[in-house]
Amino acid sequence: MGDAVKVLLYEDNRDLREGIAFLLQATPGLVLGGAFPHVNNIRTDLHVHEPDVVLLDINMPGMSGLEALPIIKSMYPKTQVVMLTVFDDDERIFQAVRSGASGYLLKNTPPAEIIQAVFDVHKGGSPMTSSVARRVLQFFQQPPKTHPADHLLSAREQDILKGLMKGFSYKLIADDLHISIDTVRTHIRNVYDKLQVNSKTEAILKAMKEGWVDGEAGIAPRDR
Amino acid sequence: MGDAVKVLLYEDNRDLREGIAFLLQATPGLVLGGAFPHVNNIRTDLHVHEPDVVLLDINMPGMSGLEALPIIKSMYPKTQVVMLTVFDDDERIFQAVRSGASGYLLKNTPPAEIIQAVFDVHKGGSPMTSSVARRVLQFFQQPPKTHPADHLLSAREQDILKGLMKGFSYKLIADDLHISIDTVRTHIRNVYDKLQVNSKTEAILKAMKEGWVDGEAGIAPRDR
DNA sequence: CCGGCAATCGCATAAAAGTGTGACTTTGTT
DNA sequence: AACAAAGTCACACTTTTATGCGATTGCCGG
Repeated sequence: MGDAVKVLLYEDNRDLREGIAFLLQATPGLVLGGAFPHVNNIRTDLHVHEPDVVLLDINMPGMSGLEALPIIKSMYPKTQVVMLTVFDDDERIFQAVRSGASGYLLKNTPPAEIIQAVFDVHKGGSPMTSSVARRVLQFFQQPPKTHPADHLLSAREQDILKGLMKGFSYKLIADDLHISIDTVRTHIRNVYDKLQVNSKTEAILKAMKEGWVDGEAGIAPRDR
Repeated sequence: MGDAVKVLLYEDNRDLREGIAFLLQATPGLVLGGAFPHVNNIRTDLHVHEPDVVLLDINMPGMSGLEALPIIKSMYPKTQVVMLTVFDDDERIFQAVRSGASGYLLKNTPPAEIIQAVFDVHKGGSPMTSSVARRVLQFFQQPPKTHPADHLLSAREQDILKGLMKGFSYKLIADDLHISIDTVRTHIRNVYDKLQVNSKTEAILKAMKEGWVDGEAGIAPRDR
């Protein structure tokens, strides 16, 4: 990783492609493996060039960049992909991010910054147009906590609810809190009443929806 | 919001503070309300200056920037806050983001970019140092690992599970899918088996954790 | 001092969920 | 043709949940 950064560019617009290609080519420290108008031969391209960084447009004839992305990341997980597109809607941004994109630039990004982005991404950064970054941040910003539940449920009732949300049975909750199972029943009865539900499941779903989640707020938890 | 952008700067390091303050001051379109070495009078400062943008260091004597942030956002939700710090650990980044920070720059950011960030954030962007952005992206990037659940559960089993996740009772699910309640039992039995759980709640929690979440689930009343 | 509320516990009963076992049909694969 | 997997349905039986109707004990504010 001390050598030149090998780059592939996918962009269907000819002018833009050639413009960026020229810049990449002319930049010391970068090697342009190829600049293609479509991503249909992505597997071959990857095998031939084994790029460090891929600049990937989303809207291209044939296979889209979003479809190609998972292929790239599954074949060469270490290859860094920067989306380079005109779309800044949540749907596409998140699909790209989830699929492993490391950068997301809008096409109005100045050429110099695109070049910079290639270096950035190659050394472990994630260059993003600031408007895109905003979308991403908003996604797990704790929404203006409108905790209607905050003073709706008493402290003890919240304890019980948390128990439910951990998948505990009445017995386990009773055990955990050192109270009788009948007490647990009573509390749950009251919780259901206040929450306007009538089953464990509904209570849990509502509790989560209502921002009650005692884990990371509003973020889709993932593991492995 | 047609005029100059009012900025407050909090930074305990004198040289840095004065350096940035000078730049902010000298930039057309920006008005520096004040540059403070600590955030202890944050409430007063806000009332006096009503800034559009706050540049906020994290490590300061007295109250930290992370403590001040929620105060700022609760008093003036529309005020944009850019963290300006040396810390790039996950913990601090996420605390800041959750609390409503709109930008996050490391202190090695070139002064010109800091200035640019102020404009960026004011017009709705989220300027971030690319290494910070990477941390954020990684957080909800689905690891290349193929979902084990993907082909673990059959199509029908997934239907049933989705039913559970919507808070449906067996009867409702049966109804919904036009099958008998015993069939639902059978499927659920198999789902529990494959998911290694033994209750509705656990199944739902696991399903959500495992990345299955089909988003908003309408909480439907029960049929009793 | 009283009334209300949170928290505790008990008993009883009906409804729902969980489990064991077995079976028939369709569809697709070997 | 034989087989496996998926989907369908049926009983029967145990556990958990959900709910109705009490009751007792503190504690707080008027």
